[in-house]
Formats: sequence, C-alpha cells, structure tokens
Amino acid sequence: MNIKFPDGSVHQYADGVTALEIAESISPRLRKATLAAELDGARRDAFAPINGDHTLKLLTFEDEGGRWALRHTASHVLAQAVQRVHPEAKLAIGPAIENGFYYDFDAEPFAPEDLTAIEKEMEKIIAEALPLERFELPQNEAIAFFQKLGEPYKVELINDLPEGAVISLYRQGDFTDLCAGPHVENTRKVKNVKLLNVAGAYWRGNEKNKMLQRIYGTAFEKKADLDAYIAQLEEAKKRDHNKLGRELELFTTVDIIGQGLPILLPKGARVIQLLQRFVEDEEQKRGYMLTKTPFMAKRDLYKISGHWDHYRDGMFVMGDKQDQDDPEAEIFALRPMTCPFQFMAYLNRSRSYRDLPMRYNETSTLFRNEASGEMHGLLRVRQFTISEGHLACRPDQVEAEFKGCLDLAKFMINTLGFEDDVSYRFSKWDENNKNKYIGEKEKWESTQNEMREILNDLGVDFYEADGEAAFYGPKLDIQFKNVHGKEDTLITIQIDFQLAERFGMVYTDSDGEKKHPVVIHRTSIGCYERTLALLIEKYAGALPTWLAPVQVKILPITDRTSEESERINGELEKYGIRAECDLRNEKIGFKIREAQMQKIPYMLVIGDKELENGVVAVRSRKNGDLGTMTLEQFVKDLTAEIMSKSHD
RNA sequence: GCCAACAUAGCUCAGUCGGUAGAGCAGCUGAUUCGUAAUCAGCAGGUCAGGAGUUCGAAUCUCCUUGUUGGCUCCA
Repeated sequence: MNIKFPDGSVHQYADGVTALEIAESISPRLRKATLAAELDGARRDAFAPINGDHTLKLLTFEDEGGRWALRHTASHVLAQAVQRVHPEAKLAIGPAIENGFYYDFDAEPFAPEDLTAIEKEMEKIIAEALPLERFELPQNEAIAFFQKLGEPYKVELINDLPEGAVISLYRQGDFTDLCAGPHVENTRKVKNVKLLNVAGAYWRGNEKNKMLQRIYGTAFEKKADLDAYIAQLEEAKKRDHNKLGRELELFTTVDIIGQGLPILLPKGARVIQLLQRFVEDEEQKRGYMLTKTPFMAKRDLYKISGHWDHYRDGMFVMGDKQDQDDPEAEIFALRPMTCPFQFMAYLNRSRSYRDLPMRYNETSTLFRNEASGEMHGLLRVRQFTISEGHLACRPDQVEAEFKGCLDLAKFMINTLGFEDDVSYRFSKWDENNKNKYIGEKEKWESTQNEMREILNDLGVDFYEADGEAAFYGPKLDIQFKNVHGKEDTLITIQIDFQLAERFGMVYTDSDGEKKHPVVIHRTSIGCYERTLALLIEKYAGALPTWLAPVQVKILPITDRTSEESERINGELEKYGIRAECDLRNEKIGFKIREAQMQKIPYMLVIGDKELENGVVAVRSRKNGDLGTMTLEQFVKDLTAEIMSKSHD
C-alpha cells in the first residue's frame, strides 16, 4: 500500500502496518515522539493498523492532535486512579482541553489530600505502562457493558447516540471507558502529569442536573515544559488585577457595601477618568452626540424593550414583591442597559432619511443583579460604567456604520496595546433555544448573513459561536482573556433589527414612506472597570504613562533639596503632569524601591550636585538610570510620550 | 444560584491539645542629612468577618449569615 506524507513524498508499506511502525522506520526518535496519527485528515490511534492507500500525518506533542491524545489518555489514567482509590465514584466525562484535561465524577467531594493520593495512584498506573486497546460494541451490548459496571452516566451517553452508532471503547488494564479516542499507545507516555484543582460542575453543563466533582489536571511530554507551565500559572497570579489593583490602591471592596460593588480609589478613578475623556473626545470627533439619560425608569419602558420579560431576574427592581406583582403599581428599576433611553432621544421628534445615520453615545452606568457566584474583582460587577452607544441608520448605511464602529473599537484596542490579545467572535442565536430570543427565524438568518458578509468584507478574522447573540440580534464580540485564561467580552457591536419596531422608531424615507431604522448597539472601549482590570493584567500594573495615576515621583536626597523638589513638583503640575514629591527622611535607595513597586513611570532624583548644575537625575521604571538632563528637556520628552499615548 | 476552599493588625502571615492574641512590612514619634532596590530606636495598631451554640473557658469545635477565591451555570 502507498502512504503519502505531508511533504508530498509517497512510500510503500505492508498492509496492517501501524503509524508507530512507520515512524520507527523513519527514525527511532520519531517513533518515540509520535502520540497519535492523522489518516486522511481524521485523527486516530497511532497504534492502529493501517490498510490501503492513505495520506498520513504523524502527530507529536507539537501538534494539537498529539497533545490532545496525550492529555485525553491522562484523563483516563485519572479516572482509573480515582476508581482505584474511590471505587464508589461514577464516571461522567473526561475530555482534553486547552492546556490540560479534566474528568467529572459523581462522588463525594474530593479534599486536597485526596488529590495527592489520586496523583500517587496515577503515577503507579503510569509506571505500569498499561497498553491502550480499542474495541467496538453494538449499542445494546455497550449499554449492557456499562450497566454491569454500574456506570449510569455512560449508559445515558450511549442511549443518546444515534441508533446504530458504532460505540468505541478503550481498555487499559482493568479499566475501560467509553471513548472516541484517539489515545497514546500506553499509560507510560503520560509521565509528566499534575492535578491542579477540584471544582463542581453540572452534569452535561445544565444547572438543573446533579453537580459532579471535576478534577482538573495537565500533562506534558517533557518535565521541563510541565514545570514551566506551573511556573507560568504562578507568574500569572502575580499579574492578577484583583490582587495588584488593590496593592496599587486602584480599587477596594468592603463587605458592608456588598458584592460586585467595588470602590474606585483616587488612583483608579483617575485612570478611568482619563479613559472616559479620551473616549468621549474621540467619539465626538467621529460624529457622536452625547446623551445623559436617567439611571432608572418605570418598568413599562423595559416591558417594551423585552428586558422585563427576558432579564427581570438580572435587574434591580425597586419596591417589595407585592407591589412588583401588582400590574397597576408604578414600579421602577435601575437600568441594566441604555438602549431604550437613547431610543427616547431619537423619538424626541420626527426624523427624515436625511437625518440618518444618527449616532448617540453616553458614558453610561448600568446595574445588573449578577448571580452571587459570578462576581470577580473588576471583571464582573453589579454596577459598572460603559462606553455605550446606539446608531440609527438606513439599511444602505448599515455596512458603513458597522465599519465605523469596528474602526473605533480597533482604534481603542490599538491605543491600549491590546491588539495581540483580542479575538473576534461572531455571536449568533441558537435556533433550538427560541425562548432566549425574540423575532422570526427568517429575520435572524438574514441579519446574521448580512453581518457575516460585512465581517468578511471588512476582513475581520472571526470565529462563529452559536447561542451567544443578544436576545434581539447577532453580535460581534471582541474577546479578551484574563490571567486565569478565562474569556470575557471587552467590546461588542450588535445589529438590531427588532427594537426600533418595538419602540415605534421611524424615519420618513425619500419615497415618503415611514420606515424603521436599523439600530447598531456598540461599545467603543467596553466597560471601564473591566478595561482597567485588563490594563492592570496586561501591563502587570505598570500602566502606560499617559494613563499612570502618578507619572513622576520626585525624590529629594536630603532635606536640603526638599524645597527645590517641591518647586519642581509645582512646575511639573503646571504642565498638567501628575507628579508627587516624597519628602520623607528615607534613604534614596529606599525611596526608589518604593516608587518602583508603585510602578511609577519616572523618578526625578534631586541632589545638591544636580541643582548646582541646573539639571535633574532621571530614572524610569523601565530602563533604570537615564542620567541627567534639564527639567525643560525632561518635560518636553515626557509630554511627547504622553501625547503619543505609547505603551511598552 | 450550585460545588468546594478560605476569612487573625492597613498588607503578608504565625498561633501546638480548647487555657490572657504574635512577627515582619506599612503607619506614627524621635534620631540620622544620607547618592540609586530596605538607616536606627521607640510607640501605636486586633470584638480573631458578624451572629448563635457547645464548654468552667472558643481565634481554635458546631450551626447560620456576610465576604473572598477556584470552578460550574449565567452574562441584555
């Protein structure tokens, strides 16, 4: 038979040869590195015999498929170990994921000591070098097999597979699991494995189902890579905005105010003020009209928008339950979004096709009653301020306006230096979950197709996600990962073909007909609190100079130079530079160290020698000692840096 | 909301078997007047998250509440 390799070369092998044997024939090293194979583009076991002509790619740890096979086998080893230590534990599912794997068990919660014991057992299984063996069963036999083992979750999974499906199982020693594979040849290949944590997880991801115990772990081919990964996790924790932001006195929280309601301290408030001014000024340049709308409204407003029906649980509604249930009562609720308020601005008078597009923006504070377990630092909060905006446009303007929104979003992303950290998600509805969305299927499909076309026209490198749309329309979400690898939306642009009609928003078209505008909902920098969090993590607290709450720290060496230092401080403030003077009687090294820890961009060391020569000694947090220069020169350089909004 | 862990001074953390609450850093006061990542001394600082219970006695054991963390679910 002929086997074609990725480089195009074709070699002959005997029927029934395995990918591992082929690898061996090329080099023993490749044999060792081969974890799985890709046969005509489909992943499969490297230890499975091959018959007939095929294209073959050998998968090593360098390939996603190779990592996936290794880590998936690691999850089987985990399950085997858990059942050896806790025989009563029932198996749910255990896939490989990005950077590792997990396995869900129906069992008593695991304590950290259990994890240690399980990890020891895993090491035993690895040392046993149990070969993995694949076999298939017809559906009814597979069900009987797992019933006999007392594995109800596996039975449920098989029952849900389409009739007549081939059920594949993998056996390693005394352990067998339902699995599509592929796997590595034996458990020894999983040698560098580490269990990371335990967590609760709902069976099949549904909160109505039983909560299972999930164990997360990771596995690497090389010990050094595993160690590096663990070190990287530790390193990431040091950048955590929730820790760093508090240490740098950007924000804090107090029990008595409540969950998800952070206090922005003067330094954090300053950063957000700078961002807001920057965003509002930029939006004004781009033809936006600023509104200031109320923080609350009668529930009737949210009934029109659909929020009352769809998100009442997520809103802070005033009054007691009895009043809220009275349809006649006047009930107010804090706003969870700005859309209907800005729609009222549009409805202020009649609009002509000539008025469109109309672009409204608002630095808008919103209130959402997030579930108690959702709150996290500045990333998920119950009150936040967002660079909100709504555009009303004619159908022929949608693409250009969408482009304008995307351009603004990208401008913000580039300014903050996030361009390499974001991904673009085209968030669509889920037609199988109709009660989550309003409107007709045809309209959804056509709007989504239109949006996809626009995204393609604009050359956006996006991926599609079902069931992530807003209830009224599809979105482009610009996603960002925090230090824990958890993804959040930074910026969103949405096309809404429904709410204009609900609110009776119209314009008189050139033909004299009244028509509903298409509405684009968008943010330009997203939520300020979240953006601050991501800035802290991205720059490990060393915010770009233009955003630094304190830009220059002036450090007199002795109190002979204190007076002059204060004069310099005043001089800098005259130029709008945010400076502070450290007048304490501490050694200069100590003062520098402290300013460095506060991530202050520049330090001016003021001693007698420099004063005599009419210069200042400059240090930067980034490059250390920059030598001496005149104050005038320093101000000039610093001002240029601030104006450029550069980031490291 | 669900599963789990955690909560001791502003911060980082000790606190044994249930027996009067401890350190370092920060703060304050004084001394030092200093040259590039920690000068010296002293002082002050805690209803051990809050509440209830067990006990002669609770930071320590039990329960409840609040908050924090890691997940799950959710995220207009």
